[in-house]
Amino acid sequence: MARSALSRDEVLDTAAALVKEHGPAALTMRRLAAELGTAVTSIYWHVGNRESLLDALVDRTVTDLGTIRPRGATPAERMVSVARAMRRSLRERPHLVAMVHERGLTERMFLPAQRALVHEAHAAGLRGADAARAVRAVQFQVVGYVLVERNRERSPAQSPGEEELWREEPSTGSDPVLAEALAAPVDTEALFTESVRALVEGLLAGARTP
Amino acid sequence: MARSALSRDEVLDTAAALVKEHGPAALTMRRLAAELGTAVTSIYWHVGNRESLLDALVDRTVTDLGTIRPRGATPAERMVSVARAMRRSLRERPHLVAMVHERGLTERMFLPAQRALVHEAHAAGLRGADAARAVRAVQFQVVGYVLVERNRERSPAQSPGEEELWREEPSTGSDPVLAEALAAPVDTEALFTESVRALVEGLLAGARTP
DNA sequence: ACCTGAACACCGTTCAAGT
DNA sequence: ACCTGAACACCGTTCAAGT
Repeated sequence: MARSALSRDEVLDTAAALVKEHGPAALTMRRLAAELGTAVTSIYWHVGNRESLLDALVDRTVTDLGTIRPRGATPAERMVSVARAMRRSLRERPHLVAMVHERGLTERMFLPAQRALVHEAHAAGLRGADAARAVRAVQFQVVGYVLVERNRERSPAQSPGEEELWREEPSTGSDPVLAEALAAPVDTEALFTESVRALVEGLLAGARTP
Repeated sequence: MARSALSRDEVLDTAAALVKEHGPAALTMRRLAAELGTAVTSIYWHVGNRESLLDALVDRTVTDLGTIRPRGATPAERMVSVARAMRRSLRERPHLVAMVHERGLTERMFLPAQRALVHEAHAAGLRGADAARAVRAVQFQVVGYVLVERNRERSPAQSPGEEELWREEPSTGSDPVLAEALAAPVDTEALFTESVRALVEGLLAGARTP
């Protein structure tokens, strides 16, 4: 009757799968036990309690996001590629990343990317405090962007939506093109790339004209 | 024995106070009932269930943040002042704003600020799609920033911290000033103002040299 | 119209007892 | 060393019954 030996890794794997598929709320100790075919209390022996189980999942995610391969011919291109890779990785694991955010470990998760950015900032000729400011500006930009995007995507269908709100906005009566533009949905992918490119160029411009 | 008539507003007030003081996790139906001096089930008559109670609290917060007074002599200054006011309002009600975020209503909450930004963009001479891009860029910047800041602040004391990590980072061996700058804590207040100012100037520059 | 207690189906966690 | 069921103290919610 007894199933084969339970291991900490098996617990973590099953828990991660549960979170990836159904979100963190679906990860109850009882459901996890059912999925594993063990008693609820066995889980406690392997991972302590629910809180440290979540900690372990978050740790895994943080290490998973540690692989960064900058691409491109110039330092600027490579910095943009790092930013885009960071954004992509984050968006692939929404639930797990949300848990990383909740635990305030976003910074830690970005350390490898930060290192890559330092390397490219140096290659572009930035030094000292200027290089530090550039690295942090890009990091804040990316993290902030992803958080905003997640936010927007989780937003339920709203009534009235942005569209209706801006269609009959009196303050834009003299500028129908503006009203139209604000009523249209945001292309966040394009806006992200544009913003990062502009930011990086702005930051690197300092290196050429000190 | 029976207390004076319970009202929906009283329920919301007490719930809001509970969230402001002890965070959303402290808002259980039983604790709220105890605070109000009623039976748990009475609350259900007034607000439906816990979910719609939270919805109502979030609605309140969204309207509370609707007051925006731009200050400054130039459109650029006034746009920066709007951004700073948005940030301040958000940071004054961390728990309630977090609930707004969770419900994906951040955009809605920013509509009044968006209107103010549209006004100033117009005053600065921006029109049509350029104005829309400027408004959205500022909005994304502010929201993203506040989210990142909250994230950083909730982060528990980490070991090793950023400081230790960058002190002995080999990649910065040739640039001790950079290592020093990255090891130092970020002055997010200053970085915010600098970033917004630079962004706004960059966006308005387009109006003068089309 | 408003309030109530009892009951239901869930939680996470502890613990003494098994092997 | 590992697993178990029973029990505890919590949840949110429903509902029939009161006034």
